[in-house]
Parts: sequence; C-alpha cells; structure tokens
Amino acid sequence: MMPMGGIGVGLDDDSAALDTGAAVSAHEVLAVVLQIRHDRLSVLLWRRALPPCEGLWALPGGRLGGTEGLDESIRRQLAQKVDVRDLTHLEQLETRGEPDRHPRGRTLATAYLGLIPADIDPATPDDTEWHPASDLPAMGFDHAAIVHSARRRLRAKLSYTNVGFALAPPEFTMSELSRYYRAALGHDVAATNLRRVLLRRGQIEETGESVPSGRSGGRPAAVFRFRVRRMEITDAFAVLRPPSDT
Amino acid sequence: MMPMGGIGVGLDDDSAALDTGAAVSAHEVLAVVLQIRHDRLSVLLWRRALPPCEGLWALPGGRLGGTEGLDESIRRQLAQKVDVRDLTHLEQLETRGEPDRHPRGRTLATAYLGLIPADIDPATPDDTEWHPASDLPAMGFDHAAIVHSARRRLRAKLSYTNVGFALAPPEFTMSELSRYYRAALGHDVAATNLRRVLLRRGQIEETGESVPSGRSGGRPAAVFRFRVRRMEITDAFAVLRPPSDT
DNA sequence: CCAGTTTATGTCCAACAGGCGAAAACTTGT
DNA sequence: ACAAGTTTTCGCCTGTTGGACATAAACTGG
Repeated sequence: MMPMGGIGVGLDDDSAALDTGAAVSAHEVLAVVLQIRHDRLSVLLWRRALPPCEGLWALPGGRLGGTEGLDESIRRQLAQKVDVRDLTHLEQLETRGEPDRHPRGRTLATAYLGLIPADIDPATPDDTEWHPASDLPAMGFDHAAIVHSARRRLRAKLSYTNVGFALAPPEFTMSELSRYYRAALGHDVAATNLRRVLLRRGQIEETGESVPSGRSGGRPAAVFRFRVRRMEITDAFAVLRPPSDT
Repeated sequence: MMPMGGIGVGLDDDSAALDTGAAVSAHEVLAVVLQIRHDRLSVLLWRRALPPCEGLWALPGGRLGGTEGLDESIRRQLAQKVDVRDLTHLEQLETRGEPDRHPRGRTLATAYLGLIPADIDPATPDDTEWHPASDLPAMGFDHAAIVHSARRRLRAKLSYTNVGFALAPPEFTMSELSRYYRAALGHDVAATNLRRVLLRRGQIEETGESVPSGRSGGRPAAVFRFRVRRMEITDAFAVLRPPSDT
C-alpha cells in the first residue's frame, strides 16, 4: 500500500521496478480440460509422484519455455497428458500470482480452459485420470480453485456463446445435446426449448439425417450439427442493444 | 508443435520444463484505466521519455515485485500515475506472453481493467494524459490491442452486470446515466428504458431527492444510486435458466 | 400565463423463453 | 396386423422482457 494512497513520484516504470526488488519469478501454464463423460462434467487430472504436493492431484501443465508464447506452451505441456488434436476449444482463463501459491518459490500461473467433445475417449498416461468436476479429489496448490473458475466460465459461456459445439460431437440429436447441457450446467434443460433457442440463434442446423432412438423403440431423432465450430457470441446481450434500424 | 500431435512421454512437469530451456522471464502488470470524460470513454496513458518505445504512449504499469501478488502490484504501480482511491473497480483482463512483445527481452504482461467514476478529475503527473479510447495516439508495445480488449470487456459487462456503478458518480439522474452508457457502449441508450431495466433488475434505486435540470428549465430529475457498489452479475442469463420453482 | 424544455409515466408491440399437451414415428410383443 | 409403450417433434399458451413512442407532469423564462 502506498502511504496515503496518493500519487507517487513520476519514476520511469523500469527503474521503479528495480528498487522494489523484482525477482526471477518462474511462470507456469496450466489447463483445466473439461469433457462430459457418462453424463458428468469431468476434469483431466494427474497424480503427482514427486514433491511438492506428492500424492495429490494436479492440473496438467508445466513451466513456460524461454522462447514460446503462452498459447504455444500450454499446447506443448498438454500434449504430455492428452492428444491435443482432440481439443475443440482452448481459451485463457486467469493468471494467479500470489507469492505463496507455490511451495517451491515464486511461481506465476496462467490457467487455460480446454474442452473435448463427449464422443471420444482420449488415451491418457497412467498417472492421469478423469475426475467429476463436482467431486474433486484432494488437489495440490491452488488448482481446485482454478477448476472452479473454469466451471463458472463454462456455465456462463454456454448461455451467450456457441461453446456447446466444443462439448458435443460433430453430430448429435437434441436429447443428447440436452444431456450435455444438463451435465455442464448442473440442472435440467428441456430438449424442446433448447432446440428452439439454438435454432433461432442460428447456432445449430439439421443435417437431414435421422437416427433410431434408444433400444426400446421410439420415434427416430433428427440429427443436428453446430453451424460454426469456433467460439462466437450469439446472444447480442439483452439490454442496451444498438437501436434497431428496421 | 509436437510431432504427430500425439501424447508425449509422461515426464514430470518440472523436469520437462527444464530441458525446454525455461528462462528468466520478466513479468509486468499493466492497467487500462477507463473513465467517461466529457461524454467520451477515455484511457489513462503516459508518454514514455526513455527507450524502448521512446515518445510513444503506454499503459501505466511496471515490473512485478519479488514478493507481491498481481493485484497488489498493479495497485502499487498505478499509484504512480493516479490516485488509486478513485478506482471504483479493478479486475484482471488478460495475460500476454508472446516472446517478442517487448523489445528488451522476454516479458509477460498481466493486464487489468480499472474504472473511475465520471464525476472526479484525478490529479495526474505531467507525463500522463487522458485519451479518447476510440481515437488512440501512437502506442508502444501491444498496448493498443490491450485497450481494445478492455473496451470489449466493459461493453459486455455493462449488459449483464452492474458495472455501471463504477462509471457513474454515487448519485445521478437517469439522463446523466444514459449519457455514460452511451459513451461506453458507443450508441444511444434511451433513458426511459434504461431506467425500467435497471430498476427491475434491482441495480438502482431512487434516493428520494430531485435536482433541477439543465439551465434552460425543465422538470426536475429524480436522483438515483446503485444499490450495490461492487460487481455483481444481475442478468441470470437468458436461456437455459434453471427451471423455475413457482 | 404561455411557450419551451426536460423528465416521468404508460401503452403498444415484437421477440423470447418456459411449460404443456397432442401428434408423429418408430419398436416390441401378442 | 394391431395394440401398447417409448421417444421425439410440433404447436399453443403464457408471462417476461425490451425497444419505440405518445402523452402527461414539472419546472424556467419571458
């Protein structure tokens, strides 16, 4: 805290930084990789074999390389735990820098949110497992808090963007899709309403195909797909829209 | 890029990082401080007197200290350019880490978004000035891009949160508030509808007072205030709400 | 006291979303 | 072939929301 909260002297930023004792700080990247598995939102975690936090579960990630960008780095690190080609979406989440967040000394962490569609079962190393996001195991560092941030972000974005495409397989029926939404949002979503809303927003379209429904009979379900498979904001937010020019 | 994009060997993250050549990377914090000034959304910038980027305009900020957290650091750095007590809101925006974003060598930057209410005119050092966000001067580094991120974030949040409190003075009339919204959003906002929406969402309330309107006469305007003066999400997003239990 | 200006209130309408029930389309069993 | 059961689809109704607009209210100045 600056004394009195007033304006300090107009030092140049570089010099000002030096006398505060800028230190060599490590920087790591982490990823919260989410996938709907068996109707549950799940996170990819690995069990630490070595200290610090030995035996606890942690997010995939690692130290930032000297010549790579953040996006580049998280993809490289992630490749050690899962096939990165399966990722349908990856975005930056937040950066944490509390001085004591890492027992090994000052380490900043930039966390990412990654999504994998529900239809695939990526191969993972032995130390790596999927855990339900609503029932996390004992986790090291501040990783549990980061997972919660990611869930919140995902829930919000499901409502005003087309992120659904990243959770669902390329083609799906409405009842499947509503199950994915239910798993991610934590509450029921009526397939009927979901269909109407996503169609009106132009997020999804019918492929023309249809597939027989579950084994006990029933009307065949129409097959849909997302029209665009990269993130877009599709809900021009409610209030305060620019005046319509019709 | 990993060859074939497959799964790498299961190295521990720390060791994996070392052989990639983890380097001493500097970390800086930056802030996009926005305020509505004379009906225009404006950014606080300072002119660099020394290289790199000498003579260009830059965001306030500086090197992260060795023992401080990110939030702590940005407040300290900001105190050199403006009275931090005037900030009504401060949130993390994004972190940039392209290896070439800083000519002096590898420097990560975590950017913040800060807001100052429209009614005050904070004292600033000689090298520091307010610039219209829609008409930026020549800026160094990637700072112009960061300002654009901040504007987008603010526009979005005005629609589904109560951030308005951070742009407006503690008390205001509806026509004043609609001018602030217009400046921040870039389009007209009808005071009538704004009032109805913000009242229904419980964001604002009448103080009971009223003030005479502009110098040329007119009905006195009712005075309002925001009920809560810290960020809250007030629009439980449209679609996909939990089923109502009425 | 009237004209002009600004704010407040109310109404209309279109869009939207949630709920529900009926119809459609299919499977299985008799 | 037909009935029963299941799942999806479609249409209707309702309550809410937000943008536009018109009218009423309140005040100033001449």
